[in-house]
Amino acid sequence: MRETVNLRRLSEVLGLSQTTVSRALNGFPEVNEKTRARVVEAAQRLNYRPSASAASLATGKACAIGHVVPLAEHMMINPHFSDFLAGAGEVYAQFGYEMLLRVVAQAEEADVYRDFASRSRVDGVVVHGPLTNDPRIPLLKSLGLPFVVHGRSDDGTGDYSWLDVNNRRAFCRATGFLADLGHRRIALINGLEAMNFASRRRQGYESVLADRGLEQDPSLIFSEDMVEPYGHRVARQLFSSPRPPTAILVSSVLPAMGVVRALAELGIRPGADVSIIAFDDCLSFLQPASDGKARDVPFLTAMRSSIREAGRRVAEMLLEQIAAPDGGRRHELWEAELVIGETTARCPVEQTPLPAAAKS
Amino acid sequence: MRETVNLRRLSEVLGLSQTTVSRALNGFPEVNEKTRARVVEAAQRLNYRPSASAASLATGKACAIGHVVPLAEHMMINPHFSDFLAGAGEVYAQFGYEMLLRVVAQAEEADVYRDFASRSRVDGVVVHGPLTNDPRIPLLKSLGLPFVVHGRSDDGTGDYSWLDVNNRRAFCRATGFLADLGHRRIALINGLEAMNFASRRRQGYESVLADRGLEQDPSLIFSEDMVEPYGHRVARQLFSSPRPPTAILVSSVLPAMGVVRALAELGIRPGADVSIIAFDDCLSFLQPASDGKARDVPFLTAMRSSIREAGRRVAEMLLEQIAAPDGGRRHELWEAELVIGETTARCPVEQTPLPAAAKS
DNA sequence: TCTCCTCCTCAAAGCGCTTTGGGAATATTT
DNA sequence: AAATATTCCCAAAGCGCTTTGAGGAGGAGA
Repeated sequence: MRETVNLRRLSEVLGLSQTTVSRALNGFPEVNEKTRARVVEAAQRLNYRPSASAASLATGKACAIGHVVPLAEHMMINPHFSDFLAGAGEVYAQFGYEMLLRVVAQAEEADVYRDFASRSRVDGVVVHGPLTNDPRIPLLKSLGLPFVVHGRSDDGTGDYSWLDVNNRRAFCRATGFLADLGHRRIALINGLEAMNFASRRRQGYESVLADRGLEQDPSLIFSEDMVEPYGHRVARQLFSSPRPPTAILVSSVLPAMGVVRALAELGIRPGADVSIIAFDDCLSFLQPASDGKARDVPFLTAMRSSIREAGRRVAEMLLEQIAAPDGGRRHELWEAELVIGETTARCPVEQTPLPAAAKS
Repeated sequence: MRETVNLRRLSEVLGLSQTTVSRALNGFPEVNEKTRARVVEAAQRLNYRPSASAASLATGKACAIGHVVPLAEHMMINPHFSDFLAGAGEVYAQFGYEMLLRVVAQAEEADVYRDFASRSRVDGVVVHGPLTNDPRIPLLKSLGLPFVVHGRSDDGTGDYSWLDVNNRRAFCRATGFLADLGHRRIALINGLEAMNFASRRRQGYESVLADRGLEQDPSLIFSEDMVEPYGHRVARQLFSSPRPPTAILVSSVLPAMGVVRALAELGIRPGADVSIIAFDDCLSFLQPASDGKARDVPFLTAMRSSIREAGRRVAEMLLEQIAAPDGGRRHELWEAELVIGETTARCPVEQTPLPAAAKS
């Protein structure tokens, strides 16, 4: 319980003014290197560290970034979050920034931003899970609070910084890949389509179906929060219907696990009887330990893009923007890898004249 | 981009002194109710909110709680975290506290606490994943930083506040339940046993085996980070061995999902061919949507205790302790529910004279 | 009318830091 | 040796809030 030593005390001990001590510690050129060394040594010895609130009061910088964790419907907390935060957090730690989290119901999110801005709690925020035409963007602009969007709220031409995965392209490629394998009935287990990324994914899927003249069956499309039981329920429903799909696109590995579980219950073999491709955010708790051994073939065929890496990069972009407010907007569009695993194969019933195929 | 209005400006507008305005807003009794109403109205209208750093500089309270997110081996971020944080975050939001997250390698955790303390960044911290004889506890005591431990670092007699689940009892009950069903070879897929909770779980498991005179086979016990691929790998290993277990205890639903996936691959039916009980922290992304419909029988038989609820309660305990530093230590030991699902059944090979059974 | 109480309000002193605008040494040039 | 440039350091003024220690109005009692 040693008492905390402040700048005044430290400068008294050293026989220097507070100015000089402050400058010495903050690397200003006006101070003799010898003096600086002496100051640094004493600071270390006495365990002096500037008070966070005093420093930010004086500088006007909070040295903190705000993240609002929106509780989705049913108060669910999105599991993809923790990995994004882990990535962003690494960057903040590296640059001496603090990460500040608010867990609130979606409706209160605007209040939080107003609070952040007027109390100057943070120097910037990250916008998660943007909707199409998300109201948070004009709000943050009007508050003058720097921000970077993880995802996009429109076609990307709006005046704000963002980092996004090319979701449309990823789902185009995956759908095309399944079609190439002979699949004609492909289901889409999507996220909530109010989310911009989910509607992009659907566009990609539908555009390929249209291009190839494949039947578009609305009963094969689902849109909900991406959790495990969702995939389970939908898969059971699909495979108890008269015309089940031969392939499934899933918006996240979590519902994909539910799908796999349902198939196991029904005695349907993934890969052999039905093909599955999921979007894989590289959630850390699903990563096989990579202890030097060569990686074997992954279980799930997946479109893959690390959400944690995205967190890192978004944080960097935000810090850059805070450092250079007039540096213009930043945009990054990442392509997802298509990684072939064991859950995709040629359509086994390709030759069977299905009712849909009979038409052509 | 309206400019931020501060106390001086507000008091000028009102024609009052800063003191009166501050007192009016902070609910002091010395100010006329009429005046207070006028002040509150103006504050609202001008969108005045006290600067966070100025307030905490003046009061000495940071109004923030620190959480250190330790990156486990392989930089994995523990997925049980987000739910705990969601719970804690709700309480902080309610009491006007900020949640402050630091993502660092395990080795740097002590530095973070020192930083928190000497820069008075936070008023208290939550200690996650305590080891047996965890060095963080004496450190935090010596720093004079209030804290609550989620879990225990010893038998609970140490001088610190904690909230824990009765892990020993839970695993006793689960093991006993399996034994009652006739299982004789029960595997334990545990978490890292440096973690206090994991060693407690093992104790519970082993004590029941001993009490019932069941064989204790070290090759049935595993201890690693609780991720999905871990369960998958171990299950494959177990069921390719000459004497596989007939039941498995799993420390978390994540490896349990891996186990289920492996069994599906091997054509072994959970519940019918092998029984599984997992510890279920009620992770939100695995919860079936409870939209009014009656819940059906859960898939996994599980020891259940909501980690999110624990987050809420730990946060409350910490805030209480900060408010009344001399209020003594708080301890809570929660019992987990044992919820019967579809993955447990009578041991199918109970009567078969296994080599082990032959001895008796 | 004068005094004494309440009740309400205020000026000013910090909280611990950064930063401005010099000023006293010391070194360099004329 | 005087004048100028350089180097190093300092006093003091905020940053925006809370809080202490008084003081001014207004009403009650004498």
